[in-house]
Amino acid sequence: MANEQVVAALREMASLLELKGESPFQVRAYLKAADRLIEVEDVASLVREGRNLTDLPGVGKTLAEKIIHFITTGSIPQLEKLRREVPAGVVDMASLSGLGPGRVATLRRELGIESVEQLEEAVREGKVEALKGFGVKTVAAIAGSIASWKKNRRIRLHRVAREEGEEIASRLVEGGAAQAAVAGRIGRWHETASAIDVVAGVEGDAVLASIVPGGMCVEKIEGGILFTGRTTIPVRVRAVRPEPFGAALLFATASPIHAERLASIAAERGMRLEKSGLFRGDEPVPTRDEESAYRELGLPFIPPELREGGDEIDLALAGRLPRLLERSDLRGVLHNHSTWSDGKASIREMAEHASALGFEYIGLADHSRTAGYAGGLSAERLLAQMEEVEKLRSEMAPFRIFHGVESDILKDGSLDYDDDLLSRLDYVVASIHSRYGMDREGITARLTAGASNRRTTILGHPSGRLLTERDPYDFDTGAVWDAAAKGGAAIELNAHEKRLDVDWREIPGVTARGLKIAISPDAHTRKGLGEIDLAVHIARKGRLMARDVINTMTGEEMEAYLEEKKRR
DNA sequence: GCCGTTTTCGGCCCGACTGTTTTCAGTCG
Ligand SMILES: [Zn+2]
Repeated sequence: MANEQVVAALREMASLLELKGESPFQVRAYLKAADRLIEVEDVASLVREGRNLTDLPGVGKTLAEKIIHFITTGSIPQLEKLRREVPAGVVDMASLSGLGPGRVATLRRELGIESVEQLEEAVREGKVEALKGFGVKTVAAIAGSIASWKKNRRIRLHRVAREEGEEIASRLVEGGAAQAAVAGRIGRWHETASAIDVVAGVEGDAVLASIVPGGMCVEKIEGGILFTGRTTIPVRVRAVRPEPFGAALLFATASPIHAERLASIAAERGMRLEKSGLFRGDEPVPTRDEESAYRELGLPFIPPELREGGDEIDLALAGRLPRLLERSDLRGVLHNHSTWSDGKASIREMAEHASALGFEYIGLADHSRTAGYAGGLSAERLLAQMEEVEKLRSEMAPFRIFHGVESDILKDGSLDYDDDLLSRLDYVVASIHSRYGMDREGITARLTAGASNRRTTILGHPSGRLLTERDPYDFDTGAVWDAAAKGGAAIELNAHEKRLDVDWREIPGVTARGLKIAISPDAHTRKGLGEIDLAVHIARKGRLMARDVINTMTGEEMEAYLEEKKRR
């Protein structure tokens, strides 16, 4: 039993209790316990050792019993009961922006609505607007949320889709395939996907049937099968002969334009590149992997991240492919949280873990004043934190701790502390955390002001998107990058799997202005500090090289860089 | 549901904003 499952169960109970209208304090107790468990190494082993879970702050007699029951039996009776009482459709409704527990309760009580579909119909029929407390604007906002929910429900986060793709690939290999791998958008490291593609190199296609979950209906497609996966998005599995597997995988991972271009290069060389691989006449050209497939086409290996159909093939032909950033280039991480705001680990724990991960430095940027819900720091607390960091610094040298803050960019574009206080910090991450329904002009002005503030070192998660949940703000990206360039701020590539923000499609526009990127985990836990691999792939999609990224600097260089920025 | 204690209940993280209000409830972050 993994910790994540226990945490997920407690959080699910919290949200179901909230939707049932239970006391907010009870709801918070579940969330607090879940938060506490995140930072415990392994709850299951604590239970096995007979340790008392109530020793953990936030876990009392009741929750300890539930946790033990869950770990030993895999379920919690009360959770099962709550799931029956609160239909999944109601949970979906509460996920719509503009709808919270209060309005969902009213909709259920007054109109008997228990799903987004029913809600959509009621909105259309004008029943919702007739309710007390639901005016024209509220209903319009709900309608908008329903539309974006319908769009998002067909999309999965990269990790979710990749996990299922890799599970399928390994089952194919267990079933006798010579090789199998994830292809498609996930294969070329898109941040989300609406389908999962897997290619297998295998004689015959008998193995395909073995990987379909029981009772699932399967559709036959060219060279393979299509079915609905565990994550409820379509899964396409293609079987190709083992010899040309590398070329088939390459073809399936490339964007249509990249694939087409490769196909015409193959044709020029008297070969044929298609879904099933590379052929000369009827004979497959042996390509063990993608690299050998490229070699047969007279090209160097083009990393999957670049296979978008831009000018990557021209660059490859000219021998001018960029030397892309690698995970090992990153020598430190800025923008992390601690228990001083909403982080789950202390400054010391975070710093020690960063050091253990091989980083030379950590940047601490807890939430600011206005983010009260997230334990945002008052000016006094920020100063007190400064002292604590100072003490830890001498202890941990030569490992470096940089003291910053993640300052909200307020509605008027100003930062959350006075200039004097900000000037005493090593650096500032400036970010927006509340939209206030501002329009393009308003949000652009706000971001521009935040980005160009002389104290801003990094513009945090600039688009505000939450993949599969919230669209980015509509803003004039060019104007914002220009503003950042003026003040010498870097742009963040936030590594949170739902953010991956700035969008990689925007990165060329950022680097073209001479701006740097900071790849930040935005970690709230020790484990989170290391969760930046996907962001590195995303950075590579934006063709970032080590020199474009500030946290490839050594600790010494970073110290000088931040000093220099402050003097500007 | 947890915690602490002034020992068994009462307090527990909040401030800004919006829309529908005519004095405030609900949402957001
Ligand atoms: Zn943030």
